[in-house]
Amino acid sequence: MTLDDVARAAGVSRMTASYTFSRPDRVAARTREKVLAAADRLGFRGPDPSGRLLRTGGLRSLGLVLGESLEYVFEDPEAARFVGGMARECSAAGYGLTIIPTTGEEPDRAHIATAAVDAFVIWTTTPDDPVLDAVRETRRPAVVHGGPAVPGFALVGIDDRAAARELALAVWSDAKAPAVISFPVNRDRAAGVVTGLDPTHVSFPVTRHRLAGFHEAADLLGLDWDTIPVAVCTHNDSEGAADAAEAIRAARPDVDGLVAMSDRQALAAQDVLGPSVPLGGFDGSELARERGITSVRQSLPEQGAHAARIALGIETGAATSTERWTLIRA
Amino acid sequence: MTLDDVARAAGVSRMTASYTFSRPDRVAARTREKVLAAADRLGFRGPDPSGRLLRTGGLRSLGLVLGESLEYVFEDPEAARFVGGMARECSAAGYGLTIIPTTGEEPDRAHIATAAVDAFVIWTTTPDDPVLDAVRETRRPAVVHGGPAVPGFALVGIDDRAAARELALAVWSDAKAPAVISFPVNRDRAAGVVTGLDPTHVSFPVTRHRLAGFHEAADLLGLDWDTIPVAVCTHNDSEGAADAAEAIRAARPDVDGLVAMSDRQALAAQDVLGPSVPLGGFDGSELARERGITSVRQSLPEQGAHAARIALGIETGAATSTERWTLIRA
DNA sequence: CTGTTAGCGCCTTCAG
DNA sequence: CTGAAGGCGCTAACAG
Repeated sequence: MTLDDVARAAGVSRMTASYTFSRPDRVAARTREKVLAAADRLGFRGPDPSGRLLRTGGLRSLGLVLGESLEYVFEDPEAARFVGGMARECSAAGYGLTIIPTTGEEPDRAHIATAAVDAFVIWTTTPDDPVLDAVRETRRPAVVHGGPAVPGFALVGIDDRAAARELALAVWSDAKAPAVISFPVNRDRAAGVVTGLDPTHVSFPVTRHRLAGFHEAADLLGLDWDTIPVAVCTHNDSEGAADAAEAIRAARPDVDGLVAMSDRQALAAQDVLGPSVPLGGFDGSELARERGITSVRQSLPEQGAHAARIALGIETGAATSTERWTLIRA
Repeated sequence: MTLDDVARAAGVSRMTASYTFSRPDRVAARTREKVLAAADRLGFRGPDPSGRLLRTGGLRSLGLVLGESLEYVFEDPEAARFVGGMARECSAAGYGLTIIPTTGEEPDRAHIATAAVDAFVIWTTTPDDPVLDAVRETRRPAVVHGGPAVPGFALVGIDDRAAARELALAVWSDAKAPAVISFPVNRDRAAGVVTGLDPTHVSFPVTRHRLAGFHEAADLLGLDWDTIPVAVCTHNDSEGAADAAEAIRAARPDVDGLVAMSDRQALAAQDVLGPSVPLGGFDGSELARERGITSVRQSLPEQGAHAARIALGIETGAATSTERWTLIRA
């Protein structure tokens, strides 16, 4: 079912059929109708985009690789806003934004290899994620958001370690019983409370850097990191954070300073622990500010737009995190 | 810069160069290295996907058309969850999900016409949106979410009119001074309070159906629709809804029953009007339930997945809204 | 206004 | 293990 078939059935040349679809004004009305009638009769669905793509050159689309957590990315409003920032920039440049299908299974490699995109943006993942190799093998430009830092790929994101350190310094300034609510520390996404967690063993880079920052703050404040309970959640959602806050309270009823990894988590923890416990989060949401939660403000839409611009070649990227952040004090 | 150039530079045939990238094990290690070295030297970025696409057939990607509101879709968590549902289904089928660049300007038509996708899903828009024509002209399958109903396109969404009617019947059951907070009524997105709004003149289908449902409820309850203030917002966000609630209070200080078009709006209105005013919203969020807000529960992720399945041809679609919804009473 | 020619870059098939 | 031939479906450029 090609343009050739339609042309033959309509008794015109292939080019006339082609123009009927791509430049209708270049074809006489009568001829056009003949062609369209033939197309209808044959059930022709219009010119095949891949033929056109090859001929005209250029895919004009950016690929977004979401790794195994695809199903959760769109549940996290901040992540969705990152995608929105990318989409806006892509549209402005006339590019599409293609979300590459990934499921954590083997076919992921093939999907990345055959993706019809000019460049990739990779959402925060672990250094051992096979999609990183798959993207590298395409030899196309790639930008990683959050981490890990990969040689040859640009990196977009804030300095999470410094931000986390400043956050914890502010929230824990008077604390005797500090605590942490954390994103998952590895791809198993197991939940639970631990102490003495070594940040260097955490596989998600953003989480690793934030924990390292918290650790630094503890050292600077003379607090013993090894006694600070870290409640690990499976995902960035309110339910998990509420459970984590309960667990923290069980482990440390006198908790008087809690840093979390998102405002969502901090807000959920406040519902459990009450408004008197100093809290810290990430993302600088309005709601957190209203509720007296200290927060690291960053703009995910801006970061998404920046990642897209680098991937599109509009801007050149760096190998280190350079986005702006500010601490919004309660 | 093609495979041919690389092959020539490496002193091998084009196919050997091709296999070096697509099936490395089919090529002797020495030869492979020669080819890769040549590729590096020439700055070859790997096989061009469009050539492969044409040869192997099939784009395996679904197009999502977001119309002029692209920049806001990802700010609306429910909309983002719809996209997440689509993405999940696409991944399961090994399809990509391509967000088509749209800006509300003329090039939109061209982008849709040349999009490298097998089918389209269109996010709620107005019947006069030119993207609908552009999609029809591609002669590829299309599914519309929310509305408008378009001949030849499948429609996914709930029966908004019935849902809105039941919502207003519940919220307004004892009301003497009812009010409405609405999404924008046309593409100008002007804000303000109006009375006697004729739903049939509202261009966004979802909003039109919901207003019609509210109107019906008023009639059934013996309330005079023409005296009910409708505060129109520019977007589905908390700030606009808070302003709308202020405006409602100014127009109708004794307001004792307010239906909104999302839980976000209802929650923001509650912050303004206090917890004693019966409120209604849409989406069935946990937070709304906790705060005693009646809500129409629907699953946007499920609807996104359903739209994707229809577009992918896994399921056949209907021309009318058939998704489930339930009223969650305060 | 319509037809002809000549590939776009790649991979499948079949020989060597 | 490597090479040669052919064509996927389409459109730019040039004739007529």
